[in-house]
Amino acid sequence: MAPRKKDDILNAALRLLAEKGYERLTIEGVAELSGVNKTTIYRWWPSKAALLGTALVEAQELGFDVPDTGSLRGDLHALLDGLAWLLTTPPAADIAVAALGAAVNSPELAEAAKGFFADRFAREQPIFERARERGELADSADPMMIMDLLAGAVWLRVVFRQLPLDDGFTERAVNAVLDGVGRPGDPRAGRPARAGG
Amino acid sequence: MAPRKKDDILNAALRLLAEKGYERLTIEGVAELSGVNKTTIYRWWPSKAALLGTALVEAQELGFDVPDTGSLRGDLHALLDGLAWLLTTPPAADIAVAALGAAVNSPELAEAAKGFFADRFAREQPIFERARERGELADSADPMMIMDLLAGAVWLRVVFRQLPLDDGFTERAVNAVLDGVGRPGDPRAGRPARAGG
Amino acid sequence: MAPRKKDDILNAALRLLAEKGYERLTIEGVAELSGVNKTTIYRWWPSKAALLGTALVEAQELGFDVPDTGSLRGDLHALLDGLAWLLTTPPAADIAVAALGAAVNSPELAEAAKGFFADRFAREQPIFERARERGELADSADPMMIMDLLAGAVWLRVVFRQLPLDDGFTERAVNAVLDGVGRPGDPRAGRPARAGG
Amino acid sequence: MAPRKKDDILNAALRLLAEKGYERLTIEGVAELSGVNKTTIYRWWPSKAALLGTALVEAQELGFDVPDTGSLRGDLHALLDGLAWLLTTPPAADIAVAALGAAVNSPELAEAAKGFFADRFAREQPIFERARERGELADSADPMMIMDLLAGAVWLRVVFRQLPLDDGFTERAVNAVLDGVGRPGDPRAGRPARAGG
DNA sequence: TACTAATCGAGACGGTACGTCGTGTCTTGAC
DNA sequence: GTCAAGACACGACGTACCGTCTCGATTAGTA
Repeated sequence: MAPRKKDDILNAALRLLAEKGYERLTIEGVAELSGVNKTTIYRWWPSKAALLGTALVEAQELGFDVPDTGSLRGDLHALLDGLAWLLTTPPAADIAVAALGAAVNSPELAEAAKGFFADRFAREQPIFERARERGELADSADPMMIMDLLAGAVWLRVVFRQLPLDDGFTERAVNAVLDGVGRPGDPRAGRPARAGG
Repeated sequence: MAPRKKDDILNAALRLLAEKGYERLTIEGVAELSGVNKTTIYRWWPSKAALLGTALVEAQELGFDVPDTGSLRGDLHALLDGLAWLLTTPPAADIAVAALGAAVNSPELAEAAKGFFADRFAREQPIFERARERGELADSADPMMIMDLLAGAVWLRVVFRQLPLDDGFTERAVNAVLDGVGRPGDPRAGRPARAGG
Repeated sequence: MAPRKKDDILNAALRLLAEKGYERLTIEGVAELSGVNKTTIYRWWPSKAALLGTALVEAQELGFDVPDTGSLRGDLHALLDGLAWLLTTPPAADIAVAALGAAVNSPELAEAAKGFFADRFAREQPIFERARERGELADSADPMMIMDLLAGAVWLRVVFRQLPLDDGFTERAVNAVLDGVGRPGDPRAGRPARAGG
Repeated sequence: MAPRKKDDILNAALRLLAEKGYERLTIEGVAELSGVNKTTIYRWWPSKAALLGTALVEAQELGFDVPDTGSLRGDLHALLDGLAWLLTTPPAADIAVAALGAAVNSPELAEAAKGFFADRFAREQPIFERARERGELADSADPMMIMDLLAGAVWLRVVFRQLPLDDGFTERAVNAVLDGVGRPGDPRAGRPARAGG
């Protein structure tokens, strides 16, 4: 029901993904590194993408803790810091970025990515529920939109623009989404908090 | 200084990229489709990524018009609608998404992606300047953050979550970023508020 | 330990060698003709020369029977006729000549040629032993010199001079080496035989 | 009527032939080494073989002096020593052996080889005429057979057997051909007999 | 000295074959 | 039931030369 050296295989896959990137990751390489015959891998996974799919699902490197800081602002900030860490700090970043990038080209990995974000989002729900209870969030506000804005900004900045995330990036992003960037002179702009006011 | 059938080659590359995706795009395929010998392509581009780099730079499909609707909200909305179109409407979407996804795995394409976004951002500057002149934008607001939030959200929603962009998505995203999503019950006047209304 | 279609491959190699000559013989051609993939050939032979080396060693076309006519003169004559046949009668001649010619340019084939002649020479030893026992050959006579003179003459005449071997060529060559061509008026010159007399 | 750098081209061709052998000699290599454009060579010679043909004809390295020692034995010995030198002493040997070997695979070079030996043979005629006048050679003796035996033996020994030519080789070969190797114990007077002594 | 051939360099090209890597499949025999 | 070992067809890789072509630039020699 499962290959005897499953863990070796998956670890080898992740390590090679981090080292070489998705394109230059080969089944043969995984087989060699994990001390397994090539045919064994093909017996259990139909493709490179499927193998990686399993590897990513079982990797705890990509997990995260749901923060509970007492304020929506604090929770989002913590969440975004975690994501920023995941996308910028090796070796997890190498794995995460390569896998998410490869998802574009592979339906199987796309499915994994979809699941990854769906799972994250599901686990983030309590944050928004608590925020609503605290009156920090309008009932009509759309949590997924908030997360897409924030997480998307980090991805775009880090991967596509290839710019470093300066110290305050995550905080400013959270503030922008919570408070808005329009209306100059508005006393709510550009400050930390007033959460709930 | 340039291959005689440069346009044929680049068009073939883009077409095959759209049809097959980055991984299954081969130089030999491009050569055959463009009626050129394989060696001719290698004479001019050292790699698949380099070839695609050129093709993408010269592709007008990926260009965009800078809107000027009279309001920041309108401009951003138009901008985001354009990006949403680019990432969802074939065949441009196939090209754009595959290329941006591949950028993760290839330094050369990453450079192209960087240039793509840098160029877009440069051309978007007037929108923010006009907005500041109109008093729609605080001096302290960070235009790149705005764009990262908005464009990132579209990317994440479309590519990673693989969810359709419903009708009001771009508008709600713009509103969220301009007005903020916090402060429930806050009666904002003067615009068709949705996200935080 | 051996390719499944070894014989097909070697036969194809010899056939193409005969048809096209060494230079225009290609591994891809052998692969196609033998119904095998190119990589299979490369798995077993590192080069065209190595492949041919094997093919030639295993080819019985290049074998010969050691004659035993009862006289040294007769044996040498038979031997030389056999060699003349090998170098002039297609398709064996095409193979043999092409291979020996190519040996000059390839250490691997040179080794094969060396082995070919060494093997022949070893098998020719009984001829000379019998001749010595019969008193037809001086103890001091050098068998390899005899064979070099005779075989070399055929090679040079056929391949380098490209002249046909007229009917009596081999006989005259043997007579010349056994009896010498000097001393005009010597009753032993220019006649058939007196072997042992 | 002739390329401006003809000599450079031919010298480059011979040098590369000696260095790399016939197979690995390329027109492009000759062009580069001779400081000439590839097309210039193609303008004047239709093929590698044709180029080499010209180069060999114009090479004085391959010439020889007709000896006149006063005896057939001496002349043949000198002749054979010269040939042995040509086939064993670099760099002339590299050129001569490679060219003669390649002749097998190329009609054009075969023609050159034919001419080479025909020319040599024509120039050797006086040796045999003088020998006949001196009574050293039977009228019925065949000079070309003598030369084929001798030259062929050297070629075979050096190229095919890849054995070194020991000191007395040429002398013993000449003696064998002039005196014959048969008839043990036959008391031949008047010369330093070795082969059949 | 100018002109007018002949000759050349440069650059590009279609094409064949090279030798290699990785894919995904299959069979056999061991554990 | 799981696996290693090994062989394989196949597709593509990136490279080396082939032989050809066009187009200007040089050279000569000769008018």
